[in-house]
Amino acid sequence: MQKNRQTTIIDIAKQLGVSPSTVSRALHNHPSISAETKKNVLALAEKYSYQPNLLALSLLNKRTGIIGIVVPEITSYFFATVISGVQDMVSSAGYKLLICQSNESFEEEKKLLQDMALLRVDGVLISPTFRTKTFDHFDRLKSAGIPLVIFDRDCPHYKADKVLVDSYDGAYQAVEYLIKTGRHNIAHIAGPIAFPTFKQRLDGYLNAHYDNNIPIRSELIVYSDGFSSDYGVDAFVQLIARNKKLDALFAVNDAVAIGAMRVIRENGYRIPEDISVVGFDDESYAQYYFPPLSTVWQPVYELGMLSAKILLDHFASKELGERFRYEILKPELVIRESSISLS
Amino acid sequence: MQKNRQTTIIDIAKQLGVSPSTVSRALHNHPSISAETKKNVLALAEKYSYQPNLLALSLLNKRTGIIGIVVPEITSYFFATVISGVQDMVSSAGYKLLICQSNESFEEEKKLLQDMALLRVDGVLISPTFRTKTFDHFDRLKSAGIPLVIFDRDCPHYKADKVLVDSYDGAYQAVEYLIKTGRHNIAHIAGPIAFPTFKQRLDGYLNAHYDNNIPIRSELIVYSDGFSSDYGVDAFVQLIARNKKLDALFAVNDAVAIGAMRVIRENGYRIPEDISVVGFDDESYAQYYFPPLSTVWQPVYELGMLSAKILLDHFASKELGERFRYEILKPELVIRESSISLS
DNA sequence: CTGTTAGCGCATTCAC
DNA sequence: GTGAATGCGCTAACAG
Repeated sequence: MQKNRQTTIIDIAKQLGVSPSTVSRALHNHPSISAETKKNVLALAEKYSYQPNLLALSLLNKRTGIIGIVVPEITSYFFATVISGVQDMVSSAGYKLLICQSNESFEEEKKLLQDMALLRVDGVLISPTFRTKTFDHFDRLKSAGIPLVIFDRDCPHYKADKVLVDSYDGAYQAVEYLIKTGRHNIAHIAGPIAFPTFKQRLDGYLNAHYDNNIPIRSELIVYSDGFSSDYGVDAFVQLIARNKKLDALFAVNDAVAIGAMRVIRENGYRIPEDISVVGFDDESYAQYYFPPLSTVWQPVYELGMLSAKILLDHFASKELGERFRYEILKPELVIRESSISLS
Repeated sequence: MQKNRQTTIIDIAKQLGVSPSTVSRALHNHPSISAETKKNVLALAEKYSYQPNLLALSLLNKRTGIIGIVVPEITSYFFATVISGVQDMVSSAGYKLLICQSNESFEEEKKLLQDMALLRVDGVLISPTFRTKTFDHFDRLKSAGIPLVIFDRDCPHYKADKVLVDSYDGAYQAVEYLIKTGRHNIAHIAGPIAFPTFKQRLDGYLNAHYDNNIPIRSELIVYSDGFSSDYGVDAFVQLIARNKKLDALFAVNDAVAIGAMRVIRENGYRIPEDISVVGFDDESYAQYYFPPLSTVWQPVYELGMLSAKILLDHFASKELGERFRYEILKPELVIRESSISLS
């Protein structure tokens, strides 16, 4: 492409026969500047559609005005909505947002954080991959003076600002609801439990049983290696094969739920009469599914806003203090027609 | 946060009592450099985990190694997958990807492109909002020497590199298939037709009728103002109210299709026996819907890869020539159980 | 009111 | 082999 040098402050300085600093001042409404020169400068700037070079500014100011966000994937309603919340918050504060996805790859996550450090972003929001077990790459950011906020996915033994959703509570609500509606043989398709969020959902499932004096039957629990619809299919095929009595399903998320529901139907069970189903996430399609899917809604947009807010607070306070914020948001059970009382 | 100056090339130069240039050379495998000093430099660099400052480099080289992509929204399977394709392509070429969403807002789109220009990204991929009717903001990028590739959404009268999917063909295939299966009263829920892609889908619907000698009944066409599931609900409610004979539905996309299907069912029609339904996009949930949704699959990942490739070619050729690339990818009809032959 | 100087971090001349 | 000088685009401190 042609050497399309953008017009710089120097170009217009030369043309006006003044110094670059004068131009700079004119452009910034500096108090001491003659109306005359200011007018001339602005005119030329307009004419050449002058754009300040952010790189030069960033180099000078040691801040880029960019906030980075790393999510495992952007396809899900969950993360996409978090991003919306973050974007609204940071852009209202004049920051730009650099969105990246790790695809659940630890290596990619490290690389992305590395890139962000090189780019000198002002701060980072991250939802780690579920394979992330070491945190050197987080520490490296911090020691470079770049504040970090972890959201949605907890890193139990790592100290940092965190904004999480209480998955345990959501699962507990869902399962207790199933119990109260007379379902006592509730299957659970768990996600990879190495992953704290999924572990918490499992725990919610277990404790809801315990607290309501319903015996837990381990043969009703399937541990999946993933959490897309395919895994839901496989998991429910396993459940069928076990040939146990079963009148409800609590799936680790909606994607898994719809996969399982296909198998449920293919095996001649009715939803919700024979098997009540509850998912998790309230994906955009959940309410339009047939039958509309009961699920657990999470305050996702708020999650994004709050995470971003905490990061912005860091910039204001200038202190990377030892006190870490730890915020837990509450999810809500949404009852639709995929579940129904037995009575 | 503490003044955490990152270690620079100068710091380690001082400490070794050599000049910055020597350090720079050592770090870059420069031929003429003693093994001794090189070793020392590398050791210190390691010790302080030296990171080159990308901003300084970018300022120097007039290239940032960042490619920007602007999409209307990132929640849909479509754009999320495009992004994956783009990401894989550009990162294999050593570029970083700056992802932004315009939320279908023209103002936001302008602002984002402006930001990218200021940041001096090396190139931009964009799928314009459907409200984008003027292209000054595109031209501004080009005149700043930043190449631009438009994907998925056409801007009919604007000259630029473009990578599109043949929506007309996809729609035509879908509707012709419905006709061949004996459906002659096919409704269409159209998206906002100001939007070329949706207009093309409508045209495909119309011409498939024409070519197969099926009369077009305008009362079977609903023009929606949007293309989320909600609009599908509203649109089909309208169709019902019109009380016309109808044995199939071709929806502008899957989201609209599942909204409509809920209404279809609520009104006592069976899918596919009474009404065959075909969507568009092959969203991740389409195959798990009940009944599994017939739809039009698009080579989305390839779309992303190809768009990115074209942009990368620009960098290689150094010519912002007058010849524009224009690539059209073909979609494929995917038949599932939401549609069936009448016979 | 305006020009000069310096420096952000780095790579690349050109000298030695 | 290595150092000194230069400049990418810009702003701020210091002189007038």
